[in-house]
Amino acid sequence: MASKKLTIKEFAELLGVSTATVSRAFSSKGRISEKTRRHIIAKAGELNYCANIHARSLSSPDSSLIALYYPELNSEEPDYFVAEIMMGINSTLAKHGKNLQVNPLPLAAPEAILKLCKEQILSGAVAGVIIMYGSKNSQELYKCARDRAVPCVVIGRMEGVKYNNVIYDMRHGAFLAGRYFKNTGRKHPAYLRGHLDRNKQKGFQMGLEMPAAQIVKIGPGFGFRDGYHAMELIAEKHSETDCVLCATDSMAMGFIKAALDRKVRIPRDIAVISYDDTCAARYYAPALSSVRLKPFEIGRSAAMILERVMNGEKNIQAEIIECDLVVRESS
Amino acid sequence: MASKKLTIKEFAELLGVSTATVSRAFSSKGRISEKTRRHIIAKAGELNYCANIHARSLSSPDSSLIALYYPELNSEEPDYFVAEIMMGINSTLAKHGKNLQVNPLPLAAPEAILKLCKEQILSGAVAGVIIMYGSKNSQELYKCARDRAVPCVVIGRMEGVKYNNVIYDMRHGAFLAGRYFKNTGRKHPAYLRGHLDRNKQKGFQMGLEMPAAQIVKIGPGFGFRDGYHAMELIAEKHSETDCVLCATDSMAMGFIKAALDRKVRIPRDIAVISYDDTCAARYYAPALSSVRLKPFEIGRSAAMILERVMNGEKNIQAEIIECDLVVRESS
DNA sequence: GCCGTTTGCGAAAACATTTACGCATTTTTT
DNA sequence: AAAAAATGCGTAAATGTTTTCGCAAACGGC
Repeated sequence: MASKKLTIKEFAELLGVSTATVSRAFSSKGRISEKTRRHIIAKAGELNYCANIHARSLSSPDSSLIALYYPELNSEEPDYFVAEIMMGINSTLAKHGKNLQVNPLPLAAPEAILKLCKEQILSGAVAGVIIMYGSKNSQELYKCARDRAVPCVVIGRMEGVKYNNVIYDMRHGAFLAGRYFKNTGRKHPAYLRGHLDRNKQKGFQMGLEMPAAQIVKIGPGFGFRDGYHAMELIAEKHSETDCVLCATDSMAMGFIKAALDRKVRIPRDIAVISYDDTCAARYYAPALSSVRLKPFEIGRSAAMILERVMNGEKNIQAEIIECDLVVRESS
Repeated sequence: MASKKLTIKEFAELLGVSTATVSRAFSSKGRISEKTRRHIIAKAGELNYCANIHARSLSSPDSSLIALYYPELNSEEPDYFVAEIMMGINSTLAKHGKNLQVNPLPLAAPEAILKLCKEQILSGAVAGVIIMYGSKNSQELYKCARDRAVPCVVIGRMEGVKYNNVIYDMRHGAFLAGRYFKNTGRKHPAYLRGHLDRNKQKGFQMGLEMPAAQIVKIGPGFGFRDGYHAMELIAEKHSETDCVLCATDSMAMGFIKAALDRKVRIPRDIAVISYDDTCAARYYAPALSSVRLKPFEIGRSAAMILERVMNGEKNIQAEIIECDLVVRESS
């Protein structure tokens, strides 16, 4: 029984009231008797009336759509870190009746894609945005939102962003990893870097107390496959390597898999520490030692800050997610 | 320089043309000289003019927002299967300039949540929907979309849905797993079921050629943790078990992890086969034998079918994703 | 040059809501 | 019991586009 879509006018006429009354019945502002409200709501359920959202948001532009822009590091393998952040975001947004739109942003996104993203913001399609820092692109989007006063929170360190953001100290995490390797007597470190690696690398080096030149660096790349290949590279060209820091859990899994395939023992021959500590990390075999970034938390914090921004709060202090090192079986 | 938002009227006045002309410049229909079009586009870039999307979609309701509703099996651990499906969907939608909104649907979703989802569809907030079958709820949403003639495609087998869907033969996959276990001489099977298990269970049993009663069944639950606990249960109460079929890769990882923690050897003592074959499966150690469902493909197919439905095609034949068994190290 | 067609563009009518305003009616206050 | 305030609801304006219609002007074929 495909009932045709009713307009408010038709629906109001059917009930013998005015459109204003119908509108009031749903908006819960304006003066209306409890009795008529109930009657209208009931009839609406019965006749399947539902206000046209486009008209509604035209006349009172309070949308509930939140956009997430995240760097797409790899278009073939899913990014577990992002997946968990999304869950954190969504679980919070859902409580406030808001919806999440997800927008991958390739690292080297064509101009056209970036333009579409900007239009989303400029056209008022989204009521708020969450931007995961990933490249210049994300920075442009941030400016775009800022200029149009669209509520916006940033995940990760972005130049010039001081408020309404959640950050984590990648560098410190890397430092902890480096120090751990040093304290456990490792001498030949390798670093499977992602692409935004300055801070991590620096921290790693500081922890190791070793000149940068002595660290084997391999990259870029973030996925399982990249990790797998990296191991092959190391086996061929840097066989003295005895510990590695990986930019993501996925890389570490790929790396370890390749190592095991070659009968390299983990952690005896090579100790591995990764970043992210996604759920998969602790169920991997061997369980991954990982710099714990708490992605779910990050997502939740971001969503909560956004909520506050949308409620008019200004200059909300950065939420700092501290990241410690969880030592498991891989190191 | 937070430029204020221009309306089409203000913008048109600034340029000394009518609103109709401005509109035509962007819509690329209607008669307009190439010269003025270019001029207007240029000025728009300069002044940062962008049409208000709400007004636009009110007068010509062709939105580009697609909603995905998927069962949320676990609100703490991410679902890799869904994550990969999303990637498949998004990679296709992006090519058509469409955006994806993601809506987790808890298995036992409160009425309120379901109502919000329905409103999305009824109010015209989304131009199309993709529904992953998961529970009665998903079925209700399907009806809702159908009644309002909102383009809709279903992933998975849903009662009464014959067209515009993509399906995979879970049962056959389970059959293959069962047969494999039988052929490799396993005698004491266990089945870590998800929640929609009838078909899988039947197939498994057929493959094993064994009465249902002889199969140890544990469930429900889908995540790492569930898999881990299941192993503990088996160790305590069903120690004769020598092969298990898991409803998801995550479960299998949790299961294997628990097994290794107890010095149970995989696959020698217990052979494990899982479902999904997400990226993680082949990088796990031991690499997971898995019923290959090709989640990325599923997502892509669904998006492509939706695209066709939105272009007016009717009764598109179901896309069948065949699912074979990939044998790796865990069995 | 003249008539018929095409082209470019402006005026104004949709599109479906929300909400400010105003007018009865009811309730409260004094 | 009269005045004041509050309540319930309808009328109409406003929201910012797209698009139909119509009117000039330009163009083409003789």
